[in-house]
Amino acid sequence: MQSLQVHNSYTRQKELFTSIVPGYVGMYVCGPTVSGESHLGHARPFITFDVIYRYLMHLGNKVRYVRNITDAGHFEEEGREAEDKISKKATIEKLEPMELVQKYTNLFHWAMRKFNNLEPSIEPTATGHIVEQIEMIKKIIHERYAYETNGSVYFDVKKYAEHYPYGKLSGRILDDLLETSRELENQHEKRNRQDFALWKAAPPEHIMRWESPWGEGFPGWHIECSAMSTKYLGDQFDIHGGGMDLLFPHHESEIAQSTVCNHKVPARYWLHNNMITINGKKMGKSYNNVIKLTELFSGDHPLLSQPFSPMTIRFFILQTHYRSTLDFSNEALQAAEKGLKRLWEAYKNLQKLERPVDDNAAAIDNNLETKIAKLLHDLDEFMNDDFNTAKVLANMFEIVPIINAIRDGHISASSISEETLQLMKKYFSTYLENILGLRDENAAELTKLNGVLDLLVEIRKEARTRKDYATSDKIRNQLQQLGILMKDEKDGKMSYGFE
RNA sequence: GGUUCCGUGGCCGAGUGGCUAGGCAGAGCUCUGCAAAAGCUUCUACAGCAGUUCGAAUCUGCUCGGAACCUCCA
Repeated sequence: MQSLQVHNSYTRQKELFTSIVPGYVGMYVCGPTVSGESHLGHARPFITFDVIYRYLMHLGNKVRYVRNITDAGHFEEEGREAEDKISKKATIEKLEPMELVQKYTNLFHWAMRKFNNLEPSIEPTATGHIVEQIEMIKKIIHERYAYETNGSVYFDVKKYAEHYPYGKLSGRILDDLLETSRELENQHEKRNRQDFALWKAAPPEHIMRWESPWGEGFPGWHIECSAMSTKYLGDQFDIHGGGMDLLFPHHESEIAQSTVCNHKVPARYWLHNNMITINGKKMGKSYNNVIKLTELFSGDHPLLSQPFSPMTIRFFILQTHYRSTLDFSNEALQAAEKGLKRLWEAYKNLQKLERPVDDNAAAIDNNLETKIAKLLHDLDEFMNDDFNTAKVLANMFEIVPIINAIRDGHISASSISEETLQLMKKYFSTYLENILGLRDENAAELTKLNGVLDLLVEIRKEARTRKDYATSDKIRNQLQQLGILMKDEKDGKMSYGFE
């Protein structure tokens, strides 16, 4: 089996993935800012890196997955909106900052569970690591890469760039930044306009504030990720992930801070997911085109014709490679919903398939065997090729007709060997459930409902033996109105499914 | 303006030199009390122009169109 290759944003190429300590992987992913409700765009990195987390474990690694909660708000470096976002909204909503943060943290966790994302190993909060951030800032000052002005501390980018490759990750050139940085307020506090804040002095009206060697204030824009990744994953760790829009300045600044403190580039592999777009434009608050997760799940949005389940959205996201933009539309989600349903039903059918007991070796179709084996083994190759879930799903769909044909008797169950059948079952369950993280939705309620439906199936069968089609049709039609499809199978059995 | 990226069939999307991606939608057929599902078949594209090559969606150049980042942003 080929080894895992990942696209490293830091080098802009695919590289063989090897962890610093064999068998152990440290991964840091930029988490949510819990100052508001998550939207579809936010779902992408968390689903993407959940699959990466799952796959790394599937390969036998012990993974420490750290994903932060930004509950202190991010700030503009300085500027027109120089107040803490969270405290600002707290004032508007007349809520305690921590109450607001708690509310949106809970909502975020709720959405993550809906998506069947595994919990990170550690989910540190920014407010819980003020001490670590202050310590880190002190160290940067000690290294003489930061300076204090009026109770605020700034990182000296120009000096850093003289000794380190500033801009390597994001492809920025310092001189260009000098020319294109816009004029901001409080610019006079900084030696150079591209310097960024490590600590900001808090104005009197600022609610969130902490004591520091430089007076009362709050941490700057990027320091929390540097502090927390260092604390839980060490001076250098394996993977750092996040959305492409964080490349600059967030991750670039993170590299600068951590490098000064730890004398190492913090992460060896930088992985970035692309954006979700809507009509070709990035989905984002500033574009006023977001669809919140609660709106997606309820269907309560002008662009949506119906609710979409979390698994549909997960599947929709995984049908595209994580480094490509993904264009949202109601139609595309409907297509994803149907596709997932077809794939999942085939998976359920596969689990029920059995070969006849009389082991007729002569009946085995070698071409079919070879084809299935290749399609299955390629799944590993695709995942190893920078987590190409789109190709994984495509191959699984190629197997769907084979499964259904066997079930319907179009292909004899004897034409595949027991080994191949078991291989199919193993690959499907491993990939769909363990790696891609898909699952039956509402499994608990379904168990009870299934009992009720089994009863109706019995009654309908009896009616049909009496040729009482009025009753049999009534059952089927009424159920259909409730969104439950009852189907008559070839062998006289009945099955049902939910729309 | 600077940097980077993209433009694939009705829609969504893989694919980086030769071989059919896949999903959804559409059409036909089979199965069937009817319906649904399923199976089979079908439609089969690569923004435009020029070039490299035996051969290009894939490499090069130009043109047109779009996007991201440079400001909070997943």
